[in-house]
Amino acid sequence: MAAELKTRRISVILADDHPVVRDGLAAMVNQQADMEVVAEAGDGDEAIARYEQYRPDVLVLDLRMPKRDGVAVVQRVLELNPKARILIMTTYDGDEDIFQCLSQGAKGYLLKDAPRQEILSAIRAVSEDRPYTSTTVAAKALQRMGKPSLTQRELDVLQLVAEGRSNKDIARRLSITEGTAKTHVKAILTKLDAISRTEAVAVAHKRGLIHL
Amino acid sequence: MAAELKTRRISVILADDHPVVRDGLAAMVNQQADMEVVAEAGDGDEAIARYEQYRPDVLVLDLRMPKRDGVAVVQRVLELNPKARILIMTTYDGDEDIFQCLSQGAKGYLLKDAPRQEILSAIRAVSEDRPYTSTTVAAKALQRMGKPSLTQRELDVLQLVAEGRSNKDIARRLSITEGTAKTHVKAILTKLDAISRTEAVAVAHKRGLIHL
DNA sequence: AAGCTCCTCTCTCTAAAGAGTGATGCGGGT
DNA sequence: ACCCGCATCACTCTTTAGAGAGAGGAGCTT
Repeated sequence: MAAELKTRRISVILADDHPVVRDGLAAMVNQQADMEVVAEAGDGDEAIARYEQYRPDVLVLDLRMPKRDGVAVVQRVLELNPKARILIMTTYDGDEDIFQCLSQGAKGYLLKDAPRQEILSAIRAVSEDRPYTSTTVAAKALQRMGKPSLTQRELDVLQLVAEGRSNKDIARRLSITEGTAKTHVKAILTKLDAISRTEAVAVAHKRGLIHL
Repeated sequence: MAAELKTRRISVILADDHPVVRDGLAAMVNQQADMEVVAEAGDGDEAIARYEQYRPDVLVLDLRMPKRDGVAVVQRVLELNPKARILIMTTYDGDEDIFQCLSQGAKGYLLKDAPRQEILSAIRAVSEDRPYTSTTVAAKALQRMGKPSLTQRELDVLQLVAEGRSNKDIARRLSITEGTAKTHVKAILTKLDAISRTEAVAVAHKRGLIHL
């Protein structure tokens, strides 16, 4: 313990668009002897810039942020440094979000309603390059396994379906025929195991495939 | 300024299901000379219990919480003390949520991405029984004005529509005929100014009429 | 080159949704 | 007593959605 205090502290960057959340995390982290916050970011672009600037041990990242989506930030940061240690911390528990982040190389994923202790131990785990995922989140990630994933085109169509567009309207917007739009919608219904388009939207939202 | 320091501090209760957010708010509030956090709550029931126990000057309340919805908490607390000063602090900016809370008597409403200063001045305003609403939120509240509100039955139907149920299915679940279900759906479409049920769900979600 | 996925388009046919209109009965309020 | 909003049901008619079954071509992998 005393020996550990002499080692360099874990450097942390916090990226979250809510000042309140950053304050809360910063207070928690800086209270610990073995870690410190070296920078904060309020949006995706800033998160990447600060990461480049400080190269911290751990990047704590919210998923839904202005300017650049959390998943995109994960991708970009790992591109800059494949050994980056990223801990996702968000309120979104859709299996798609979780799957995307973890499969792209994030080291940890936990929810904002996690107790303080769990958050701190997650940061420590990730700082040592050990993956950390709470049991409930891990269960969701496993749920996602085996489920068919949608193609990009299907996601495009799904987005429009979620906005309440008709097949004809979707066809017009994507410059395809109504028949093709129907084909995509049909594929979506099959993959999401939904009977109607409205149910498909509900399922997709629950899974985090779309964000209304 | 020096005189103000001698007056009693503003007592605050924080109700939010995220420990991190509570920590952040608590740190911010306790750093101020003129206010202090006297209790915290992690769900709706607890918020009511703590309010009764401490009767604070201000209750800072998150809307989406376990056990009891924020709107229900507002209602109950104002029932216990019609002069209660409640500040809503949430991520949800649907006009229905805003309208519900403010029309029921909440003194303020702001979003979690608000800067620190705005949050603190909102607490001060509310503590003096002055209403505080950020301009963007106020604009939303005005949007809601004039728009027709749905009846309880229509909300029941809307909920099922949002889950992807068919008219026939909805009729079965509510023990009414399919024709009646159609009538309700039609009324919903008219009131929400939507062409299809899927669009109605999108609009309803945006407005905060339903929470998927 | 063969195999693969994905996007595209074209049929038919049935079921469901939505527009339009009207009507009954219940309950609350003036 | 009267009015009015609400929930309930009924009827017709048009449009849209969705099931089913192919099929061609672009692009990528092995």
